[in-house]
Amino acid sequence: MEAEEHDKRKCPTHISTGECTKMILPVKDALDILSGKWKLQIILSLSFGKKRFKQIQREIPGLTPKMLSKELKELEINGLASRHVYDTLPVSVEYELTTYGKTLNPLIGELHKWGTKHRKRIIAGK
Amino acid sequence: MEAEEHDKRKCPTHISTGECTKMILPVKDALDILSGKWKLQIILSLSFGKKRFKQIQREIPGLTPKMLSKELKELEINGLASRHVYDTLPVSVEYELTTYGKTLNPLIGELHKWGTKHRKRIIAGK
DNA sequence: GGTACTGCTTTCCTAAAAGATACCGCTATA
DNA sequence: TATAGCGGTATCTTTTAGGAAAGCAGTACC
Repeated sequence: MEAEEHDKRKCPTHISTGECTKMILPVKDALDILSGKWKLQIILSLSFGKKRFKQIQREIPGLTPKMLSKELKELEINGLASRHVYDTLPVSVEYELTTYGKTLNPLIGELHKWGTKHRKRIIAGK
Repeated sequence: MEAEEHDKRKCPTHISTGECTKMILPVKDALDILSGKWKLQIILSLSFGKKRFKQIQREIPGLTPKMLSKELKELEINGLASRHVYDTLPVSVEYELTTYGKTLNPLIGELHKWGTKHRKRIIAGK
């Protein structure tokens, strides 16, 4: 009963190799920033609101502090997340998505949706 | 002037670590299948219609036959793409997305959209 | 005084991803 | 006969990602 979603992208027969490559380039750019095992998981976690270091680590099973710290730095460099230090003692640090980082919301929304269906499929025995 | 997109996911303050982890798991599952430098690019290419091996390779800059062949096998194993051999001489082979593979369309649509905006931002000088 | 929590960094190491290059059988084309 | 295209495979090397374990300064808890 699912209606085939109407796709605004061009039809295969009308698209040349060169044009197709042009479509692929932005995807490559996105992947460059989002690749790796952890980045999207971290972004998802932050999409629920600001979080502290250990809190993120606790939420993502298997994530080591080294990886988390590395990934957070990269997210900061790319303008997707920001880091705030509060001078409590000992210091507390919070991370949150920037406005730009939040523009990833529809993307991770889809990722989560697809992942959920996929998970069901796997569990159902593939 | 952009309206903040209404997000159906739960609000940060109502969500516990355990619940957040639950949200992350399906994302992890999806990433397991879609990870790597090439897979999503290949899927995008195939989302425009069936393609032959060399054609895909030509469309994706930097993609070596070894990588392409490896990734296509994985896509096949995971039920996202299918391979069809025609007994022309020499044989011609076509790849296409399965029905299941096509369910990734909204996801790569978002990826492409975001990538396009991101690319502009980069080119604009960040 | 011992343990634990926070927010990391450092070092060391392995496994996996990816790239370079060459090659194969087959055919069509020049 | 040589060259180019097709659909890959095989081998080798480099690069990167990622994990394990320890440590550290500071506080707070018992």
